[in-house]
Amino acid sequence: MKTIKNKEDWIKEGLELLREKGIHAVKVEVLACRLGVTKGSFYWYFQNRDALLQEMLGHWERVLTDDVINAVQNLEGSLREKLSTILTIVDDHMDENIEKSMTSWSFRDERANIVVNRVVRNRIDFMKDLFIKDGFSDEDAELRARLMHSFVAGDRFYPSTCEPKNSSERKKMLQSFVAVLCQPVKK
Amino acid sequence: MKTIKNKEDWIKEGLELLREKGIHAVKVEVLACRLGVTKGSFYWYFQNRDALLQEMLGHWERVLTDDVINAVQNLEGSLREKLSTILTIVDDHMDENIEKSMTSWSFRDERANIVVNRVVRNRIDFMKDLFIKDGFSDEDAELRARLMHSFVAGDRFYPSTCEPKNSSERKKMLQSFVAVLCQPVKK
DNA sequence: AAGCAACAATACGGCAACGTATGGAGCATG
DNA sequence: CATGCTCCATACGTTGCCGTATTGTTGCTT
Repeated sequence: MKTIKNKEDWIKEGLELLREKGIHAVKVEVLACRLGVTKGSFYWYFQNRDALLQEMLGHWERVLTDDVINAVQNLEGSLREKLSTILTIVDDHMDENIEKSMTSWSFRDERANIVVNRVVRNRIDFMKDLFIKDGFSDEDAELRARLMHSFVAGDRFYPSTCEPKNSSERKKMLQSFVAVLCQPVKK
Repeated sequence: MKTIKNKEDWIKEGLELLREKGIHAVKVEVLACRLGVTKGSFYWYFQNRDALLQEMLGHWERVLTDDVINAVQNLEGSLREKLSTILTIVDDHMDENIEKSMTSWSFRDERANIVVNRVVRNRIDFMKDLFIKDGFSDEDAELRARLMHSFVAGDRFYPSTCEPKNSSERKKMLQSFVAVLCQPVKK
């Protein structure tokens, strides 16, 4: 176990704390304690707390977002199957807490807002492409991709709506959801 | 302009501050300042800050939620028309910031979480009924109501996805959205 | 007029968090 | 060995906020 910390250690621990308790809990003395050092170290790496927050944003956008994209990279099958896979992966493996914390942070902080929106826009565009490749118009693809996103993001924000959890019931629900989304509108 | 404050003045100002800047900004000295008194008054009405927060939750659930329900009470027309009306009303008149702040608060506070989930569940049930009355199965109605809700809630949480704003373009998009939602799934 | 009750001001103690200043400890390098 | 660089500890000043204690003001009641 190394004792010397580098900048990234602080950033990662900052993100971990953000995930657990939200942005207001990211305090330099708390971080120092969790890393087993004192804040003398912190102020060697960062000019102030705000500098850390900024780097956390960068790190999240660069590194953690890639995980999601990689996990969903090689999709096979029909549109329905692809969307279904995405939903399952996101529903199972994605850490919902960091998303909550980031979103919450972005409500009250302009820089966080910009980053989060960029990430969200990327995700939507990713799904939008799937719809377009399947023959939907740009306008229609945009709408459905946004629907898809707001569902994945929103349904988990309100736990009461989140039943059934982790069961085959839930999988079935997600299937139905995809079915509704993939259905072209009859004139 | 009356100078003497009552309990409700504090609660309302607390909610206003919550709306503007989030729960962490709701501080008794700040409130006192905005009300033009000192905190000597605050501690006459409330045992501590936490007591105020609790009452704010109650007030919100009781009063402000009613506004939404009342605004949507007397719906006329087909299912599509009803949903469309709801979307328009919510999209235009509802204060998005208080919703953001409440949701954000509920992420990290158990009591807020309970209240917010109750409110959300009510809204979903309201829409679910509309679907059921239109012939959808319980399961299907649940799904579509949740979709509807997560869209109204979620789409606004991410401003980048929120274009176009306030234009007839947006109304058109909402229309298409309702169309997708009301479409039964083909076997 | 006296007295009580409702509301508010002032002053204080305490704590948590930021940021600074300064002085090491350990290691590398000439 | 001496010097310097990197990383950390300690101590301190400051600010913002909570909550308490005490006293003051206003107005109603008897």
